[in-house]
Amino acid sequence: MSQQRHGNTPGNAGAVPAFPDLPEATIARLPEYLRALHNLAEAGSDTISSEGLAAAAGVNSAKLRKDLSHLGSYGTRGVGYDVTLLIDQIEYILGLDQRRAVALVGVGNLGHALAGYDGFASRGFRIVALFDADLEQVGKAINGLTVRHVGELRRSVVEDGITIGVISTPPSAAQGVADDLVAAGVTSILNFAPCVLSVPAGVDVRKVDLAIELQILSFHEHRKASLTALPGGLVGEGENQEAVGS
Amino acid sequence: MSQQRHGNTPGNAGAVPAFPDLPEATIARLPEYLRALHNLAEAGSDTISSEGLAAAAGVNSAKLRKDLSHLGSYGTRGVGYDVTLLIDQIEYILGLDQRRAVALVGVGNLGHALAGYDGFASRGFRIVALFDADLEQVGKAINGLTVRHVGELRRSVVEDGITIGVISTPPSAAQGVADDLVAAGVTSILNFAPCVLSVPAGVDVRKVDLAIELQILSFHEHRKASLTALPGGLVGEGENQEAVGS
DNA sequence: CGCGATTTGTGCACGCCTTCACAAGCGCCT
DNA sequence: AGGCGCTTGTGAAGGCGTGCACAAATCGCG
Repeated sequence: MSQQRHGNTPGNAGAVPAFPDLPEATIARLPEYLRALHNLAEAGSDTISSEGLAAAAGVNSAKLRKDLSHLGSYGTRGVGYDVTLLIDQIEYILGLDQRRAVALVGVGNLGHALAGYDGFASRGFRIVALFDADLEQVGKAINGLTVRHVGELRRSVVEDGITIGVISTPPSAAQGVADDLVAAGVTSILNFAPCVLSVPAGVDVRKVDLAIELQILSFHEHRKASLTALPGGLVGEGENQEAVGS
Repeated sequence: MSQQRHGNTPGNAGAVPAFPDLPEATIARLPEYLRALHNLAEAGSDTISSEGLAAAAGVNSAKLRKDLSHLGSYGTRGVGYDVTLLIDQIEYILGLDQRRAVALVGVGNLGHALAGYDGFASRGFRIVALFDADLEQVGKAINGLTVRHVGELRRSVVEDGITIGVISTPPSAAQGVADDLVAAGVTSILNFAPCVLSVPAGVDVRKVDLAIELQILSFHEHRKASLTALPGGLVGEGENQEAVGS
């Protein structure tokens, strides 16, 4: 975790926007709030109470208020939050107003689907380049983009202004790709390969392992099954839903 | 399957295995340990120290020891952990020795990829049925399975012994599918649709939102960018990688 | 203009998780 | 047999996150 004095830093308030250092848990929930807010805006809502937004995002209202209070005071007591103002604020904090350029490496089964996933474009991201090591794949067009050879990655990162790399290769190739991305200057990586990546300090890696999610569910399933067998076991204690995010 | 009293659990030790209630954080890491252990076993390692396993799984060694200590004492001081014994233990705890049957609903872009993802089969799961509401999709064969209409879901859950449902539909259809799954008796759901599902108590929902992961990375990217603009800003303090999991 | 209804923002306490540091235990070597 | 080095298992401390409960603030209405 980055070390960062933020407190008040007296004189540095220049052109640089004050950047509150939010708790990780809060950051992980902001996108959820954002999605709920977009839905509300589309439905014509002008303002929304913390209670209403919390319900739409599936969290506790006190938690939501505390999260939002970290960004500043964007609500009005007795009224609620201004939907569009809050959307702008969260999008600014998340850096989504820049429509970040994303490179995707590995257009196998999963990568192919990710390349065509429209949930990215609609939420501030543009996949601008596809790469693969397999010459069989190179040259193919996916969703309007031509797959390029992974050797061109370095040039593309600079030319296309790529700031985030997505790895959807087999695990054996993932570390090499990560090294290439880092060498090219990418400092944020989303890794779908089931393996641990080692990267230098200053590079952020988030990992999504689809099988792990199933395994966690399997554990709870196993536990529930063993509880039903217990004498007097109260079945179905209130589990509620867990969202990924560290 | 060696049974193992670990705490004290006085008299209730019947035929039902004592089920330690592990911390959620530990559960979320067990699959990671398991993957590392499989790699080690394949590489021919017989035993592994906590230090070594922790490195392979990308965690702190103290954390790993505490996690494993919750399952019981499966290590030998001065030596380390027996790889195959630990694999068996973790797989038992996670309920992976049952090769759970999984139903996948929604064979669009993402669902198609998930249906063909071999990472599931290799880690204890069998996708045994595919469903879609679109009649255009019904009847098509994907990876050896025929897509069926979502109306047959209920019967299939019973007949095929399905315990986990995966939702990869558009968000507008997700709640309906979740209701169907719950009505059919499924108590564990993995949701890829970007929306909040409401389910009765006793049903576990885990959510994976690919765009959210990118948004979190975007935040850190934004933050890093604003730090480089700071006077005397130490760029690149040690971030390290975060894994998903609640 | 004041009052009540409503909703935000937050101080506080509690519990979970992480991390350190070390005693206890095991195997090997002499 | 005894000692030494190595590794596990765990007590304790600290930090982070959550949720309650309430004071502060705003709007609308009489």
